[in-house]
Amino acid sequence: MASRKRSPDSCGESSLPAELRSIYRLLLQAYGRQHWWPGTSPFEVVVGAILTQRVAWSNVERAIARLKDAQLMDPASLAKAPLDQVASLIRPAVYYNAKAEKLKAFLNVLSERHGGDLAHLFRLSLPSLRSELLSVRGIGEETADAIILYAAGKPSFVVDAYTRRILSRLGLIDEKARYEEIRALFMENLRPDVPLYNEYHALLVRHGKERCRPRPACEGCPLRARCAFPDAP
DNA sequence: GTCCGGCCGA
DNA sequence: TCGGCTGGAC
Repeated sequence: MASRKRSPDSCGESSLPAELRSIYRLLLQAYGRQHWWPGTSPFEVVVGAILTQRVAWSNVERAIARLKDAQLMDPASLAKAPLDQVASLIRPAVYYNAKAEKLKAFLNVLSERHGGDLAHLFRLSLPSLRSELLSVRGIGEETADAIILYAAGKPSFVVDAYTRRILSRLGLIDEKARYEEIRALFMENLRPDVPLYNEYHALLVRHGKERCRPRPACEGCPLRARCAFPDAP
């Protein structure tokens, strides 16, 4: 398929920063605020970020509720709990054995390098925090950025499959663009603003779930006027 | 049957 | 780049 990527310097086109802000406004207008992250404590956000990998959030909610019921929603308690107990509690979150290992891997780093204190970890600078998180087996780029933004409250833009699909259909990136390229598109064209990054990612998820699906519902789409996709089926 | 707020190792 | 992980909602 031919690339839909627009020429960055084509005439009459608004600048990228203006384009990204405009998309944000349209999404916010269409869907309203999303109130992310739906977790209470920073630790719960970390747990949710790992559990939600490739899984519907409704499943994650069940898993989190089970951890809370078992009084394990804090680093010290969860670190002490046997692996198979954790796995069985988070079963609704799918890939439960793998994810129990991931939680343990994170807790090991937290314990060994930060005295088990999340606030100590989050005191690192954004780049240091990011590489620290990426050093944990089971935490990749998206999960790391979600933790940085929604748990640590630092401005790292979160990119996911929805973001990639929506931006490629809009013609702003190639559909095979790498994670870092997409993240840079936002971070080099928007001010490092935590509430903005928070809401923007949440809105993209909402839009991708509800409308810009694999088979998109373009009729009445709030972004249709600036999208390169509607001329296809 | 499809679709989920990915990541790792081969 | 591709298969494995592997439950629940619609």
